[in-house]
Amino acid sequence: MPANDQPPLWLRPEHGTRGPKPAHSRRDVALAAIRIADAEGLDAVSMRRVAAELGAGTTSLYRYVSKKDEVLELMGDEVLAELRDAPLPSGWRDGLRAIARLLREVGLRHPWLTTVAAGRAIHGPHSLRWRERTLSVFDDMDLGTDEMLAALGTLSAFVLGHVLGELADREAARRSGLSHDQWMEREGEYGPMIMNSGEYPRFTRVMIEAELPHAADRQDRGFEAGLDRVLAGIAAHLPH
Amino acid sequence: MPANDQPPLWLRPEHGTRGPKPAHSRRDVALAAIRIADAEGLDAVSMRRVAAELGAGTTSLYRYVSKKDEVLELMGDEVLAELRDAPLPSGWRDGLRAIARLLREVGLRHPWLTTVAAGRAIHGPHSLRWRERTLSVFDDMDLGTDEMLAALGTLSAFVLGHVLGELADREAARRSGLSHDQWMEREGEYGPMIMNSGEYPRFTRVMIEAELPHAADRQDRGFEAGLDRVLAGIAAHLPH
DNA sequence: AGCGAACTGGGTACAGTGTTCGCAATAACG
DNA sequence: CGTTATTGCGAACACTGTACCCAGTTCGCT
Repeated sequence: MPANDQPPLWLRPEHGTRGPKPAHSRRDVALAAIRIADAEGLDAVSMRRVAAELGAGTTSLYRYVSKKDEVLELMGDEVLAELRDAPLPSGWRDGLRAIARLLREVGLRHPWLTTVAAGRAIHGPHSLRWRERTLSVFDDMDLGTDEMLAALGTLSAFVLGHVLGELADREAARRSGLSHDQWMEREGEYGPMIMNSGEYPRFTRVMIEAELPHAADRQDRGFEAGLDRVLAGIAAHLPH
Repeated sequence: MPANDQPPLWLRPEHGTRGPKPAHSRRDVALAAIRIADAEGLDAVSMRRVAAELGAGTTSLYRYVSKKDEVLELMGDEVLAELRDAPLPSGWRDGLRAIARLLREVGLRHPWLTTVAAGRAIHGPHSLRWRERTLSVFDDMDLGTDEMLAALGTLSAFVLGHVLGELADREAARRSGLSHDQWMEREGEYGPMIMNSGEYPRFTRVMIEAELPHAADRQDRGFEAGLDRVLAGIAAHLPH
């Protein structure tokens, strides 16, 4: 159990007042890393790579950040800046619906975000501002704080889980280096095995009858269907 | 875009008929990897480490598996064997509730599982059997397949997301090498900053008033609260 | 004005990673 | 009894995160 003698990232001043001015900023680091992750996936984000993208020496990065983990934290916070000006409709129901859709969009735009956000609680300024904004949808409701948390917690768990499911396809294909079509073909090879084995009658019926899995917009429709259910469930538990 | 000339894992016969019998099985590999991941986290699962745990030479593993990714796939499937004999109550509502709780338990017992399951669709025998069983909760209902998928999809998205949230604490502490208490203390340092800045009034109110976040069983209660809402939402969309 | 402390940039080095290649030993098939 | 498929495994390669060091820069204080 080593003694971590560094103060947490967001409480550390970005740089001292004494020496030479740093050539870059935390934000620069975050943006460089995000550029790489968006284009080539989270695995491509290495200290050497980020430093190169930044035009700096590899170990100079450790002037801005104490571990690679903190680079990911910077990324996770910075990306929420995209939601800074997104308008939230008034009324809890429309507000929550908008929040869910916005979160999903960000998650799909930056496929590495769910992975990064899943493992850590981010306390950067953009994250805090976003959380403040999500709470504002209950402003005119005189609700207990625990009920707000339950509603928001349920909603974001659903969104996070759904986005992760959506990305499974896409990212699995990318990781394996195959095109999406090639990958779909590989996956399809399992079909006959499942149906011919005779051990999975219900699953087989679903594979034959179900319509949604074959639709091009299946993910959108699946998300909206789930969102409707979650919102209905939240409504059912709200004191009215 | 390299040509992946191997057939997919579960369609490949476990071993040929010609040469010497293999010293281990796929299952052995999975169990060894699971042992390591449970004890030291997913990062500790390296090919060398798994081979050592198995008492085999490092590169011998590639006789059982074509990439490390397939080791993770074996792990993800094997762990579902734990649910093989878990009883599911009849009736869709109790059935789904039991499914959610079982999935959560497995996810918390094996903290690496969500990470593994998030990035890939697993088609191993245990996964298929489990999916077949989840579908069986609708057996006496005469429901359309698309509605079953919507219900199950919403439910598992919620469970996956919630478990990931639960693990964020625990795993972040473990990754940083701190004890949970030490880590909580570090996280707590952010509190004053948030409250004193004055920029997050709603968030501050929640930190002061909310009761649930301080409770020892907050995760259990949060999960059950979310589960109630999701089930209520599913009920609201079921043709009755 | 001058000096020391604080600070930044970055090279070197180390232990560890996934995976390819080649080769010797083994067991079933024709 | 070959022939051939199959297994175990060591060596090697191109990567990774990061601890340690030192030179150069700039501020604050006397």
